[in-house]
Amino acid sequence: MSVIRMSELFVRTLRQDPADAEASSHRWLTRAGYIRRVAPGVYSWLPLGLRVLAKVEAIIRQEMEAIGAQEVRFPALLPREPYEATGRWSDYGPNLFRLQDRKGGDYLLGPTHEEMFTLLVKDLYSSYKDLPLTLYQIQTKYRDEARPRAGILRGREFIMKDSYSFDLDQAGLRDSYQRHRQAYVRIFDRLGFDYVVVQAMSGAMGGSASEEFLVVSEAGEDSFVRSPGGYAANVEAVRVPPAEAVDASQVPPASAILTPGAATIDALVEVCQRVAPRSDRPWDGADTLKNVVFQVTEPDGRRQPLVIGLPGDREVDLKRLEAALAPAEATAFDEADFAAHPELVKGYIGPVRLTETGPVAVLGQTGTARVRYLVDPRVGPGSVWASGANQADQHLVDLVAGRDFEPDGLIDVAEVKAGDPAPDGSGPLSLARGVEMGHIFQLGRKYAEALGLKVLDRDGKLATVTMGSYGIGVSRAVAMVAEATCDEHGLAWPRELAPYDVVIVLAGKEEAMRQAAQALADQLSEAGLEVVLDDRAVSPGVKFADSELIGFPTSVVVGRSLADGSVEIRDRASGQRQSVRLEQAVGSIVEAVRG
RNA sequence: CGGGGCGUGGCGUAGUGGCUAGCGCGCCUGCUUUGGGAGCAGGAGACCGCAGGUUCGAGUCCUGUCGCCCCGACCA
Repeated sequence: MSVIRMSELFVRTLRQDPADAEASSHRWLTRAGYIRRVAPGVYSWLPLGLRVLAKVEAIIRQEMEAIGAQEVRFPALLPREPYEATGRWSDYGPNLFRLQDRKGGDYLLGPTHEEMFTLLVKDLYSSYKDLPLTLYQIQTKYRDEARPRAGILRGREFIMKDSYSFDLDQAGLRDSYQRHRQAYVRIFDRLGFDYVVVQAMSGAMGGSASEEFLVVSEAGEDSFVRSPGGYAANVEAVRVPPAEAVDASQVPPASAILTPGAATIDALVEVCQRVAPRSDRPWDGADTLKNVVFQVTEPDGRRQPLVIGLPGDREVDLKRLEAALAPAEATAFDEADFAAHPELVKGYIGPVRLTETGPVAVLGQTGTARVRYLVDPRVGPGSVWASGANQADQHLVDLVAGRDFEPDGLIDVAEVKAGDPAPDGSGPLSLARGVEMGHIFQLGRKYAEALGLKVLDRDGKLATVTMGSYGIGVSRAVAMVAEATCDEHGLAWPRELAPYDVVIVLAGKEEAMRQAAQALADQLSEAGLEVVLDDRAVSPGVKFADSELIGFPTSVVVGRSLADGSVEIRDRASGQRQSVRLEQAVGSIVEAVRG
């Protein structure tokens, strides 16, 4: 291996932060000369950055090969037809980069490659004996994101490792999935990430197992929860256990109270406290049953209102709602909607209306308003509530679920709060942010069916292959390693990922120093290390600052202490410095690097 | 798409309607300097995002437009 001279390395470090960089990984990678922005969400990799990228890729390749995956490479430029066959030409929406060739033929820049892998296997394989099979690629992907951000953390062009497993049956798929999961654990461990594996939403397609690998970071875009016992889940996927039935036989019959102007939960609590104080404790928002109306649009265009009942101290989490209703979509009920549904009295919506003979259902399929009524799992049988009376300025108290009203079902879309009990019973949930770094997914037969990937099974019958897809954001991983390891001086790469193992800082202009530094660099290089020799004609301070900014894990200072026959070894991550005899330098440095 | 901010040499920025658009960093030349982002001297580099308008005069005011960054709905 040859030594690279800093004076020749293609890099220009910046003294000031770039004005457009907010995230620390973006800031440092730009300042240290790893990447340059070309267009929003589109970046060039400079020599230093490319070396780190290659090392991340190398780890991923090793672990993919270890589970028997074989590398291929598809084009990024793809024809329309396969994506038309699976419906994604249109389903992908504006996120898809579409273009035309000179003849007017439609093409796209691949956002992900399920179609191509499926077709390739279909092209070449036709027997169950060929399975199982796992293929992968590391390749540039294109997604016209609404909002690229934070440099390479979320680009419109990015590098992804995507792999696909092909199995004859569900058991095989499960096995392939588990092997991938383990490979991902090894990859993320080796990258040094603090991460959690969360249950992802199975989504509209339904049922398929899917897990996300979230790297814990303040820079993250995804919220997730975790428990002291190790449970972790996307906020969308958190499941609140249904409340156990409570004995409500002692609860008096529901009664109405006058609550003029109490159209908000706070106002209602205040009025209840005044008009109908509880004997045991003050009223709380959680004692009220809030009923929120949404307009739900089915995929076929049908629209119908949906009322969601939940404790008054909670809001409906729109992301959770969307996940729960998909593929239908929900929008807020606006004034025009209320006008079209006079039976829904804004501010006073409740499950029942009180008549002389007792409560009469308003909400629910059997109610007089005939709107679907789903409630939060906390609204269990026997629970007691204050809720709207379905006429202005009136609420009902001592409303008992199961006795006075019966919802159509449960819906778990209330906001999740820090401190809520964890589903695994290990204590309170805490909220954190994470970056989605990997996603493993049991696809099933969706693509195989759409594209006709079938093989002959043992009985000579055609069987549709079942697939898994597994992604890792490779360029994103570079950003997250930078994000997680940088400090106030710049980048501080873990040894396995650093662009070079060691930098020799020539801190003096005497010929003896120059020669010693050169000799040291040559010896380290011969010992198999990747070495940079900072031979620039600038002051030592510049070299120290740059070596810290660039983040070489080890630097060796050859300078004035050479007169005593010693050099200084510095560790970037810990800041530790040690002085060693020149003749022992190579051994010490190799040991430090190899650890 | 909604909200906020910003467009001035390569980078970071200053610039009450008024001379030739200023400063720092970086870059080039020369001399000095070499253990924490050196000093002196000289120099190159800008159609002030774009278009239109107001004005004797526009980087500055008006209108439009384009672009970028940040915060929210989507995703590796």
